[in-house]
Amino acid sequence: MSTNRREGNNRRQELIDATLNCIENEGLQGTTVRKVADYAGVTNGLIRFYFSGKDELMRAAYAALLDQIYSHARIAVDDDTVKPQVRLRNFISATLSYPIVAPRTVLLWANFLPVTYIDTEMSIIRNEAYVETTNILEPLIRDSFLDNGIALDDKKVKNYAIQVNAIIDGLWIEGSLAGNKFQRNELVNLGIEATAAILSLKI
Amino acid sequence: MSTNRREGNNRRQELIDATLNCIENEGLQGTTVRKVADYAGVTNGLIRFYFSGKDELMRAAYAALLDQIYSHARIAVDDDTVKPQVRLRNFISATLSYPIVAPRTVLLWANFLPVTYIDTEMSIIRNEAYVETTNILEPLIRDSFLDNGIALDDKKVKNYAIQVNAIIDGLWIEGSLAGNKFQRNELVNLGIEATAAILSLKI
DNA sequence: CATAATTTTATACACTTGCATAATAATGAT
DNA sequence: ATCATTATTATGCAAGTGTATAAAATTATG
Repeated sequence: MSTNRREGNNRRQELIDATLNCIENEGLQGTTVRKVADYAGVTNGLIRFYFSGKDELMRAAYAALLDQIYSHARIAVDDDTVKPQVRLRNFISATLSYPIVAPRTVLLWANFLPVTYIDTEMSIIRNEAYVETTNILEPLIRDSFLDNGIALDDKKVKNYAIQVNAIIDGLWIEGSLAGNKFQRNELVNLGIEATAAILSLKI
Repeated sequence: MSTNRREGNNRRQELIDATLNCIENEGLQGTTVRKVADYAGVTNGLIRFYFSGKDELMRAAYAALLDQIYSHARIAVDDDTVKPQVRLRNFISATLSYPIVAPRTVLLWANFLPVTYIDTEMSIIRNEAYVETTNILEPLIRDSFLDNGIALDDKKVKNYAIQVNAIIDGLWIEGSLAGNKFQRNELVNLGIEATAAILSLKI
């Protein structure tokens, strides 16, 4: 029988992608090593050549998902040559745009979330990758107020961060799962408006 | 061997509860008919006496979960002898309190969410039970403004509802998964404050 | 081009899964 | 008490599961 080898060795990444595609389409229950192999266009035995077993494959897939999500969110914040208000707006804009806003992303997140409460290794992966969103938001919020000559106490900053984080998460889920409900920049605008209202601050 | 029959016939409900408990603790993957039977303290064969199969059991469990969630949310809104602002506050308060705010509730919700995008029957159950939260929020928001002598156009009402819905969902998830991060009424207060800010309305 | 190393397939195995069915126990009716 | 009905267990089966392993195909190396 003809094999399926491709130039370069990206099999490992292909198998990870196939895993995420399989989970997206078939759910955790429908994700077997054989189906993942089908998605990748190889036979199931190959998985054990690149991974010690299904568990390691799933962990690698979860880590890859988190990396995809957070890399987009981080880029928006990392440019600290601009005012904190702008960075805050960029963060909201990035988090409420494709590819973070997408059915696939939310579905994968929802599939993995319960696993991180059952499998210790998965929870470690999450905790390591998790850029505590509040840890991003708190300095941005504090500095945005400082830029307006207002010094907030820590408790106030924390509470604002929780609220802003909540509105972003809520809009993320709503926008991701609601088919074509939202126009191009509608979701971003709703997020920025709500954040400005919560902070009583022009951003 | 001794059997396990109990007075009254609540086996069906017991099996549904056992299913939710099993999903909560073991995840969808770990939820087999045998494990559910263990959780219920019966043998696996009994499940097929009350349900046509595992699929029907899972659907019944999902319907039960949605019913539990929405019954609490609805009660808070149904008292239309009070001002819309109060009903809105009651709705937020109920949605951001136990038992809706609880790790179990969010974990169960997350487990089922992807299934509703794979299994048509599950999506029907969700759509039937789903009290479109926006359909609750929109009239409450419209009437709250009317009570202040302000008539909002439909688009504005819709956008407000989306934002309020988002902050509630976001706080729900954050509060449910964040261990002991929040004091007794802290989450409710954060939700009401944020909503008031978004609407620029005292509620 | 021959041979070693790497990558991929093919196959088999032990175990789990959902489901079926017969046997058993408990309850209700007369 | 006897018998029919309902509820529960016990057991088995076919299909699917993750994993192991050997064979085959491909690539790299001299």
